[in-house]
Amino acid sequence: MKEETLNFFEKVYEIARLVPYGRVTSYGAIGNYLGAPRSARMVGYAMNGSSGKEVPAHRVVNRKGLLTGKHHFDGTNLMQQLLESEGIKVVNNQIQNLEEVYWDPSKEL
DNA sequence: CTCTTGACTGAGG
DNA sequence: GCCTCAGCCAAGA
Repeated sequence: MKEETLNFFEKVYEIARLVPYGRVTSYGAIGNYLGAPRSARMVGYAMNGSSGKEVPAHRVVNRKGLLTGKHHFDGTNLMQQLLESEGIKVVNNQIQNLEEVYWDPSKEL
């Protein structure tokens, strides 16, 4: 088993999969847990490959709880529907009760 | 190697 | 509260 499976991208996917049901996290939080607090953009960039994978990318939003990556989903409001399906309130592409559903890997793990 | 692009973030006006 | 600027890091051309 090579380290190829533990690339920055793979790590991002791993954390994303660890996000509990009905919870969300931010790119910065994942990056911070990976030791790259300034690589939040890389986290999002890595999620580009999450398409087709079992990675709940819809649970990953920016620090403001805004669904910035919704444009990368198939539908227009697919990401929002997925979050609402988990009990997360989303209005205007933004999570309302963000503080309640926010999940920080650095603290929970 | 250099330049561009990006699903980000924080600070300043 | 909204807009703009700069810093950040990795991958692709």
